[in-house]
Amino acid sequence: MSPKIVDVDEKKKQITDAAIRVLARKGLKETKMEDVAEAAGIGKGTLYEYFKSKDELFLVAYRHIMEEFECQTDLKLPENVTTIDTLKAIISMMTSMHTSDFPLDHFQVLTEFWLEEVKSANQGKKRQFDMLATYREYIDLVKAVFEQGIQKGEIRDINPEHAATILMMIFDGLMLLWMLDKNSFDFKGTVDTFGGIFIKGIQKQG
Amino acid sequence: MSPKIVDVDEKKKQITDAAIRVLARKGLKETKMEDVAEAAGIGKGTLYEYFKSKDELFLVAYRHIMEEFECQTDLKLPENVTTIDTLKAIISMMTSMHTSDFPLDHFQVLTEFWLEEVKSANQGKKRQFDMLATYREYIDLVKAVFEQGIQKGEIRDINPEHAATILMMIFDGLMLLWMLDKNSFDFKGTVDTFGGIFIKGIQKQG
Amino acid sequence: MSPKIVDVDEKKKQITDAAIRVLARKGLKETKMEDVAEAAGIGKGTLYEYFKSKDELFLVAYRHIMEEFECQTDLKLPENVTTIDTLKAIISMMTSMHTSDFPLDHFQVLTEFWLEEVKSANQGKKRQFDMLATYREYIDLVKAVFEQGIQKGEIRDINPEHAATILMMIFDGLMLLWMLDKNSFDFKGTVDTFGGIFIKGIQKQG
Amino acid sequence: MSPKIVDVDEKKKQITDAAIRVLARKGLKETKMEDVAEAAGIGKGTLYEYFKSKDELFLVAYRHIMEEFECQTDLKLPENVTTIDTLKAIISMMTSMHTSDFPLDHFQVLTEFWLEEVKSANQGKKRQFDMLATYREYIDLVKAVFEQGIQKGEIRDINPEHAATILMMIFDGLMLLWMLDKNSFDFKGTVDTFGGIFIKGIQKQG
DNA sequence: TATGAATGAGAGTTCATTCAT
DNA sequence: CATGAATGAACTCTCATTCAT
Repeated sequence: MSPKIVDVDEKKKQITDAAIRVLARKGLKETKMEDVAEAAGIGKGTLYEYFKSKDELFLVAYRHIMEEFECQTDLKLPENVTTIDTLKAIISMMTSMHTSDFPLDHFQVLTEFWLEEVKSANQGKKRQFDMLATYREYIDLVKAVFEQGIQKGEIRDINPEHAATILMMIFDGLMLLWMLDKNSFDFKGTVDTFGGIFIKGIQKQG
Repeated sequence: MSPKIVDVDEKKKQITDAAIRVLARKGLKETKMEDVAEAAGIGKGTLYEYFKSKDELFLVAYRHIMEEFECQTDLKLPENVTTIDTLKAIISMMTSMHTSDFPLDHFQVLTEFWLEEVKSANQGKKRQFDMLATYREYIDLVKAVFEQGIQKGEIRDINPEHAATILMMIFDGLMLLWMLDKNSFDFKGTVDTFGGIFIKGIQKQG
Repeated sequence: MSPKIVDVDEKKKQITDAAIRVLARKGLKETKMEDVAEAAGIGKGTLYEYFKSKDELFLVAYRHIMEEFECQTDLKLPENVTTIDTLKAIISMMTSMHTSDFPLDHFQVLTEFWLEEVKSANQGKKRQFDMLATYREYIDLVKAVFEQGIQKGEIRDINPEHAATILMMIFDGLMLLWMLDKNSFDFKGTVDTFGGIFIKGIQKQG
Repeated sequence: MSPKIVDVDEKKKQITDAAIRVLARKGLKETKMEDVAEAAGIGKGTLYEYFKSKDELFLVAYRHIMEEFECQTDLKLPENVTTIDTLKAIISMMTSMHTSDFPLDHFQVLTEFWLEEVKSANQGKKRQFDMLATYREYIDLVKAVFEQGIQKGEIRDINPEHAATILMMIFDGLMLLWMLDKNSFDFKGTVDTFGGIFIKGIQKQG
């Protein structure tokens, strides 16, 4: 009656993981379904038992990385502390993320997806991934910190939206640079320097 | 030497320009040699008279964009002014670049090349483009400004290398975000806010 | 002999019925083994317990339809009536068949099998279905009617083989046209008109 | 300047002819693009220089056969003759068509296209070929002959639409049977017998 | 020199069939 | 027996590159 029992979700995860591995190594364009199949240790046709198409597989891979990423960055903002301390925590998280278990290769994959999205945006195509929504989420979170800090009079009256954007984007920028030059670029040091400057830059009276 | 050589260079430029136009519209992956030929108003086979391969053509296209970009950003740092003023000039240049004649589409192309480079770096391949060198050049330039400022006692004693890197990368980060969300993202406002915070963050006594 | 054998036949029938249902809906080319399995409410692999291959299953399906069809057309030619009356009975049977319980979809399936056969014939392949034999059977039956009629002097001295063939083929031709244009084609009317002309055409003295 | 000059239409025709040859031999389902390419003596990719897709190629092949067919059947109805003579001419054309230069293989191809159409009709899909229109055209032409004959009192008052349909469909039916049994089926004889019966069947007073 | 017709390796995808459970 | 997960050959179609003209 019951033949081989397969945990479909487990298998999907296996395939997705294999896909991410290949994507990290070969990039979006150069990753062939056959490569993924081989990496997953299965036949080419089997992929299509679990995913309708290359696009679907890659979309799931993207979501998978995002979830993983979001786990890492689960912003548990400390309560009952000063705004400055909260921002310090956020900035130090950047470093910890960079040195954490989150595979750095995955950033590269994420970046490629992102670029694909940028291209779609540019060509007026329907976007596959709602990266903007993800950004907004983070930015809104950080923005609230600034808003409270301003309200409480703990920091200068800067534009909270802009400040939050800057905080997010400096991380992206540095990640990209690091990808290009893993050997000699001092990620942690640069983040620390940034933190010092930024904190000082928003403090009330210096 | 002979007029022919001029012709060849002229033709190469025509083709490169066409390639960039198509690249900006279609992206790296979706740009076919045929598209480029059509855009250049020549035959498909003629491309191969001037460029050995797609890769070579795209490499030249990349270099072409970089030159164009470098013209725009030709950092004519003002002399005999305070470090702070110099930095203000650099930051305001970011906005001007964003609104300048440098076609914004080309940033996208540049970004794609960059990613290609990142991927190459990751795979241990020979890098096609020497982006890192370009970055270094800019960073060294800005770094010198910080070093002088520190030496003169005009700004705090921060790590000049890091500070320069931050300045470069915030621009990249914001450009990327802007590409993703051209409509609602306030590029200039964010840069201005950043400038305010950054300047204050490096000033001697706040 | 053993109850199992009955089970097997029963199951085969179930599968065959399911196959015909799918064939009627999707056509020969578009019917997948998986569709048949699903329609039969069994697993894909189970099909191969009962049929060696897709071809074998379809062959059995064809035979099944033919049997069903033959039941419908079981030419119980009336005895002790005039040849003309017999022919009228045959012609009216065409209409009744068209409006009878014999699922009209099955004609389509039959037609597809037929074409497959024509193709096989053309390629010198071994024919899968013995359609010609079936035709012969019917034609011989009808031919005998004409022969008797001629012998008895009730109808003109026409070629009985040809006349029988015409009678069979007009039905096929009209069925095909009807399939192409179910909405506006008047099957019964056309058959009736044909009957009138044909009967008059073979009568002794008009 | 001008490279190889190719008559696109001529080449298209060559490919279409090759396609029809293969279609006649292998059938709609079994004809692969590679087969067609081989038959045309060109590379697989070249097909796509002239036809966007398999469907398009096959559609053109169909139209090509139809044109060829229509040339053959160009009903030049004789003028100033009796209706009976006209009908005799039509019927004798059936035989001449069958023995004419019109490649009989092409009927098979046509029939397959037709069946595809029937299937499309059945599944409510958009029809690719407008076969019904072609039939209508012929039927209307023949119908007019009957109408005039009835008006002039030369033939019995039968339903002209039905009579025309019968005339067309008997040809189709016999062609199909002939395809199934090229060796022993007497096409011409059967048509002649039909002619005799039909003419007598519609005559005024027999 | 300029061309574009021709190409074929290789991409994504399908599906009849197998076989471990 | 029954199953459906796994498979890979084979399909349609793409496109960088070649080469006869």
